[in-house]
Amino acid sequence: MNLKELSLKLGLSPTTVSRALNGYPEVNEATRERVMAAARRHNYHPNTRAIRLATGRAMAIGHIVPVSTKHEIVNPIFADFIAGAGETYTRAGYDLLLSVVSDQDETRTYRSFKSRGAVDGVIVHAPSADDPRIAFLTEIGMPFVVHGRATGATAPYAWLDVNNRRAFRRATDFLLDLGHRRIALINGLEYMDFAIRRRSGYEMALAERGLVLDPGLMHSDEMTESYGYRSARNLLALPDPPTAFLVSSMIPAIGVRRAVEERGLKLGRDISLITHDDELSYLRNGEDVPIFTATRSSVREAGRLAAEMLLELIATPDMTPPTRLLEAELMVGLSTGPARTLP
Amino acid sequence: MNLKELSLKLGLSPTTVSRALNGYPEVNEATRERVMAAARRHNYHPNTRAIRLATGRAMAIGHIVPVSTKHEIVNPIFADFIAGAGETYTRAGYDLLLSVVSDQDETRTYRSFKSRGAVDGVIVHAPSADDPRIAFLTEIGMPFVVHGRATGATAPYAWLDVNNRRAFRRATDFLLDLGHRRIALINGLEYMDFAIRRRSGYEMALAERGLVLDPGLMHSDEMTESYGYRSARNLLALPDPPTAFLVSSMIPAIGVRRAVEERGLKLGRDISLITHDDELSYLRNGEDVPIFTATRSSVREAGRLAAEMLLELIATPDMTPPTRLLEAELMVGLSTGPARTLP
DNA sequence: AATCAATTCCAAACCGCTTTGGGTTTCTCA
DNA sequence: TGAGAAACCCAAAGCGGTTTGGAATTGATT
Repeated sequence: MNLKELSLKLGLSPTTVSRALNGYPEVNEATRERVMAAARRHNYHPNTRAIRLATGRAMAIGHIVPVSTKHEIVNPIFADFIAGAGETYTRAGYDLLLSVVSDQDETRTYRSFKSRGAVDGVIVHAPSADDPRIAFLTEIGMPFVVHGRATGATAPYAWLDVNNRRAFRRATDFLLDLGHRRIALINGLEYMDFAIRRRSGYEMALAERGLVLDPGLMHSDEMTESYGYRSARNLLALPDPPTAFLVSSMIPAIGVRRAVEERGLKLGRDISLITHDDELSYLRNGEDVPIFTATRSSVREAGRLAAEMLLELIATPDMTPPTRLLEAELMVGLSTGPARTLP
Repeated sequence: MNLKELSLKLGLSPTTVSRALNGYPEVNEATRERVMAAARRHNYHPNTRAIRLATGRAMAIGHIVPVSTKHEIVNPIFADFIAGAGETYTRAGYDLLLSVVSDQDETRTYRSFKSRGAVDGVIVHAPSADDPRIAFLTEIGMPFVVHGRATGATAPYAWLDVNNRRAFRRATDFLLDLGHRRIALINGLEYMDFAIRRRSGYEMALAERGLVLDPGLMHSDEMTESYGYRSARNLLALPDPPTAFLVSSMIPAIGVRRAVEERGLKLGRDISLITHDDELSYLRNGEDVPIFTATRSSVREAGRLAAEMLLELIATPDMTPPTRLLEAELMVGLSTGPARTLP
């Protein structure tokens, strides 16, 4: 059932039927009703391909999942972020186009999105400092919203981020208040912008109390469980081990816990741990009382909001790029306590 | 730059240019070269929307991420499965359309995919027993491959699955051989087909040794960390607690470990645990020696293979539906040992 | 040299919708 | 009653490709 057939059945022109269905004013309300009813009855849905060609809009948003050829990691954060964004798209009648490409092909994919007219905009994931994608997308005129920020960008651009620096500064302060002085930082890859900001928050808090940084306590890598475990095991084996850990995600935090318990120590009593918690749906931080003390910010909600910002930007191309900074809550759980010197 | 402009520049008709680029034989090789070179030089990419309308093919595959309104869980397996499938699509020039819909809207989404002509085929995730989607998709003539199987389907359909029954039977046998008699099963939701098969494997192994099932040892729920923790904590508090756990995924297994250690027990010594391991990229089961003894099967590889099957099915519509059964390896790790009676 | 086949290219139709630019009716008001 | 405005509807021209059905040219064959 297509437009022509439907209009034939109704004894109207395709023009009128199209207008009736799309809510244009130049059609009689009675006629509109009749058309609507017929469309429903015959289960008519306009062909997406034709709409897209005719309007020049793709009615789709692109997300690129970069798969690093080095470590082959699929960021577990994506699933929830995309679920959030997807809810927004579905509501607005947009499709979500997911492209899995090796990281060095990313700009090629953006270019192809553009020249093929496959999407109306994109979300940029996991920005690094001075991320080249921002200038590139601006240049080719592709609307975008960055999930995170990219220190070093000159021109304004649209972004949505968590206040990572403040969150980690507060978390560090909290540990310092508990008497901890040797605090390890188990961070993400430090070319990532979020990791840079978190480290900066950590450093600021220490500096404020006149403490010197110990580079030996600062680790940085892809945020897997194994990484958390390995880091913590090595750190706990030091002659002067840390009494607290500040961790960038629940997943390495679980690895840290494994190392701590393997050593016969107990979190919250012998060792303190604060992690960032993205509220991943399958990895809730406990049910009533949080397992880990955590800086908390829902990545799913971030996805919803970023998608809304992008759709708005597409609808109003020459608006000033919207930005939004979310604050993370500091939730006290069972993994922190006063500093104790280890036996 | 579009086809008409390019053909004008070349002094050829759009027909010839199109044919040259698409490898049709009725064009001079010299001309083809010339066209190819010009296309590259002017960075010409045919407009996807126009191709889709003209050919009637969507050049896209749909994946539906059902978000249960009850528990709001995003299956963490998706991320890796989709990454695998996405690799195949990218290589074949297909797009991946992701739709996030609440579970009761799923068939509506399939219908809309069909009538809008948005995709050429779909992957069906997480089938339940007698999954209605299979009959439905067959009826509307939408090519599909099921990731998993649906006991109870009558007509043949395309699927790719892990031999869950055999895997869990072997795992149970392994525990029995170690002397365990009270083995808890921490399963996924039991309307899911994979969970039914795993349970069946577990039951078969017990029955074979003449052991009676204890329903009190069998839990079933959405596979989150909290669920694993809660189940294990309750089970370990029983007067006659299990000495071993058989778990459906790494994520609840981590919860089980938390409960075990909280009780001051040690995995592999006091309590044995075998989990299924999907080889999630961010949650590797240890680096050299597996943390958990596990039945292992890469879900990412499954994604790659399922996508290949689907593309094949789309290219050859009246082939008999392909099927593929993957065997899981049983990897011995540090979480299993001979049965010990607890103090 | 005439004939037939193969090669090479093109004009025009088509995919299914939106949108422009009128053309009729009907209504309003002097 | 006639003019102008408003309301309602339509034919036709896109959107940017692919594909059909020739036409013109070249080559091979007798």
